[in-house]
Amino acid sequence: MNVAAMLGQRVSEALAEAGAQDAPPVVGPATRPEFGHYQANGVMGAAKRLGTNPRALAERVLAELDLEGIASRVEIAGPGFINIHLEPAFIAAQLDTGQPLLEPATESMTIVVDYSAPNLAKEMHVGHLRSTIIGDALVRVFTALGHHVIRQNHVGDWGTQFGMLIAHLEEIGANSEQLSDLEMFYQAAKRRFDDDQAFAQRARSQVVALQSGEPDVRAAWRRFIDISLNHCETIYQRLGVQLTRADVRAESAYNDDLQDIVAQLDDAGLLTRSDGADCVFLDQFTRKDGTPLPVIVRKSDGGYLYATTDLAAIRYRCRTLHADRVLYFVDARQSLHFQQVFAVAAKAGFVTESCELEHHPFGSILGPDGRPFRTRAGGVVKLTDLLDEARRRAERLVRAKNPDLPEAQIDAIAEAVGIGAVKYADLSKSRTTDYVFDWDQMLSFDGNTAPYLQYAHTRINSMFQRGGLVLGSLSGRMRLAEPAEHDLGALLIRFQEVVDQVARDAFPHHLCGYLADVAARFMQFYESCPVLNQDEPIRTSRLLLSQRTADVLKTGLGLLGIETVERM
RNA sequence: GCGCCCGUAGCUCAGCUGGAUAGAGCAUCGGCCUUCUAAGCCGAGGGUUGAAGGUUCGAGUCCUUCCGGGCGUACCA
Repeated sequence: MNVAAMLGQRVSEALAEAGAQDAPPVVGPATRPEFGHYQANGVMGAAKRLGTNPRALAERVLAELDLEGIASRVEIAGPGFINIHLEPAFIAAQLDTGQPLLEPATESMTIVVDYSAPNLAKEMHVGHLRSTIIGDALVRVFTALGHHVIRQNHVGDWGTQFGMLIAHLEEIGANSEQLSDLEMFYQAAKRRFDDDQAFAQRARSQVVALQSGEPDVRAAWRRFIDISLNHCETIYQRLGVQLTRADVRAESAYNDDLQDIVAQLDDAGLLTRSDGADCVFLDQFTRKDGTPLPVIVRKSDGGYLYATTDLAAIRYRCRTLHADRVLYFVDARQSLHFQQVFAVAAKAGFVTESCELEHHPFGSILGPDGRPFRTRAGGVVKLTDLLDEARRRAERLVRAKNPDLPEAQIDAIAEAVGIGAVKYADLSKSRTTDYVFDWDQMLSFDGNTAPYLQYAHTRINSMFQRGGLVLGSLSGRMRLAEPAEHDLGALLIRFQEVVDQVARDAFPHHLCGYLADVAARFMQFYESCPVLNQDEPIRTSRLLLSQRTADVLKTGLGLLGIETVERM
């Protein structure tokens, strides 16, 4: 149950009874323990609008507020805060094994998530990490809340780079071995393109041949796409990302729509010819001096641009897929592009009334020097190499910390810990800003890191094993007696509320922060409340609390696409 | 020039539609292993929230100006 939402509903009704209709209750977790578990801050805002005394209004709200069986104490504090202390039995009841961790959303929506979208001309590199990981986490969150999720991997499979690749392939007659390192092949082709005018010319004519459907050129192009997609799939599997070929809807899939998109823009009277290019000028995108800012949808040479493709994709997602929400997890540098494209799409009627288009931008990954993250040689960091290194470092740490681990398990543990650390490091930072990629921090096993959370889970797991019990097999209701038990329980009931919030604002770092709190709160409980050597009913009650904690940690990490392990 | 994002402890980062005494981790210092994994726990110090104004019962959060940084800004994606 979303306890905050439930309390918000009650307070909202009480506010209405007290004369403040439609006043937001502003219920959230209490900022300090002595203020209870939740606090409602909406009274003060409502009183301001009504021009009444906030404490007097709070009194009236309190008189209308019935939290029988939920709260043990509700009080007014300060200028008009309402502090809610939950009944321990109510908290325990929420944690009963019969209570689901997550309830589905009240209305199921069709949600399109656009993420990863690598350029198929090259290998996946560190620049694709954030979109892929964050997008996938949101996919998992939406799915868990019962929404109909449609993944869209809008891969770049069209354009000038492919002419370059094809020309180079033709020139050297490369075998499949040379193609296995697509990055090297791309770099070689790029050098030829930059250094040799005749080659560049051939590359351009290959683009034309590709676009006109020349069979040989098409075949070569398909070969690149195939190799590249295989490579992507390998990465996705290692990352534990739920993208498959079925989710690929490439740029080229919209090729046949582009002409029609431009025609519709023309019909809508939005098209202007400027310097030979077809543009849409919108009033909201002008410079200060009044010069309008164009969205170019067709170049002066007749070629289309990614804005055109994005418009076609919007129409497809709204009109054909019937999306209620479309979320784009794309680099912050494209913010202006999306503002413009969304505005044009709305004006042209590509967007249905009920469809919400959302660009969720993120910052860049920086190296220790604060510059964009590169290899020491200055090249792009390939994801394959990055994940290998994560695994290596994790293995070294795991071996050092726990030499008793069976050799057979080390591989799987190192992979789960290493990959988990990389993903968590990304997901736990506020999405919108740049962040510094730091191996030591993400694998430090301390603080807000994946290993810390995974370790908390293994502690619970090994407690059950030592007690001869299977995690997840216990059922019943617990009693929260000690402060550490109570504090942990009160935090565990917030799981739904946090997941709902992530679904709303697409900031997975809120879930990370919450799970880190849960792990820390559990560690405190673990230190101060012995479990296995206790008499009944305390023993079972504490086991139930631990089991519920494990459930929240495992499910929560699962929503982030991070594995848990039995031992580490 | 204009637009968007950012500036919080020595470092890396939180701070949820404006709320009560701005929080974690690292690093530093001091405690805790005959007891479920010490990869842990407890405690201490550390802040003019870039600067100055403004809005109000209340501002890290909203508005204005300035300083500093990043990124965009007509035919690449």
